Amino acid sequence: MAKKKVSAADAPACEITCLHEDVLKRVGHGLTDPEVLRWVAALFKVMGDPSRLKIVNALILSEMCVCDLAALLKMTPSAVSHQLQILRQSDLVKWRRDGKIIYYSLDDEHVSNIFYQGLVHVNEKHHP
Amino acid sequence: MAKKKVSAADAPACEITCLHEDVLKRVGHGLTDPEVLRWVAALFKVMGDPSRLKIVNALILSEMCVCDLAALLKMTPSAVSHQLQILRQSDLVKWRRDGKIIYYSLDDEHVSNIFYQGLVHVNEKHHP
DNA sequence: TGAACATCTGAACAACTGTTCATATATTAG
DNA sequence: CTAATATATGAACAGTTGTTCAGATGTTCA
Repeated sequence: MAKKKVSAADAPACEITCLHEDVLKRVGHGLTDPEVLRWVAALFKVMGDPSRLKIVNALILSEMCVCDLAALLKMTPSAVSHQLQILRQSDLVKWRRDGKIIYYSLDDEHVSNIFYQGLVHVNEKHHP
Repeated sequence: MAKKKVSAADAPACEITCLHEDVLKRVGHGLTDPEVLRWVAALFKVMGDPSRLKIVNALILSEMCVCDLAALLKMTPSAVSHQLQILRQSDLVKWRRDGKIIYYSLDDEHVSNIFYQGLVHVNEKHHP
């Protein structure tokens, strides 16, 4: 996202004349609450980065420490740690400490559900 | 995403000594194909922008033209058109022309499935 | 045809993103 | 305590993103 000038709330629609008023009235009431929608977008955004999705993919299969993930995914431990922080802040992963090692795992099964839904979509789109 | 130096393929894992070899072996074979995973990440990325998700949310309820979407979502028609182009390129929406007006709608029910999965996750996370 | 409208497109810009590097913190072993 | 290891964190940088603006297509109708 980028700018956010004053125009957003008033000007943009003022020249539009091809509206379907009936549709707008009906749909307007069915829209998801804007704040909830921002949360959903944030969730997809987090899962929309290849590195993070690789981490999610790995954690679906087993809990793992940062070093395991780094070795498995060919990333630096620092990069993994940064992405895990984002996954942590979004409540997508949880962790437990065992001595020096911190084990990460998925926070709930919704995450893997969403992952598999995306997988099904892609498989059906990109297969004959 | 950003840089992509030479280090990614060789160096990062060379100093790591805390590996759980058994886990890596087992999980390594269960990982989703990297190319498929990139497609899935791209799908989530497209749905991870608030403006685009608002458009998806609206199109779940009814097909609409650019002007309808612009008025409903308080965006300029140009901004809507740019985002629709991205949704089109990702095969998330389809369109039909009727005279001057182009009507957009969701390309298949996977998109709404994914949307609702995200919604369920957020509702259960952010509710008491 | 030419005016009017709906939509698309390209350039430009600020805001944001993911990685790297260097360094800090935390935990254990000796 | 100190050394060693595992992870976290902050700054910096290049690449990317979404919007706006101006203008280009395409379509209809008089």
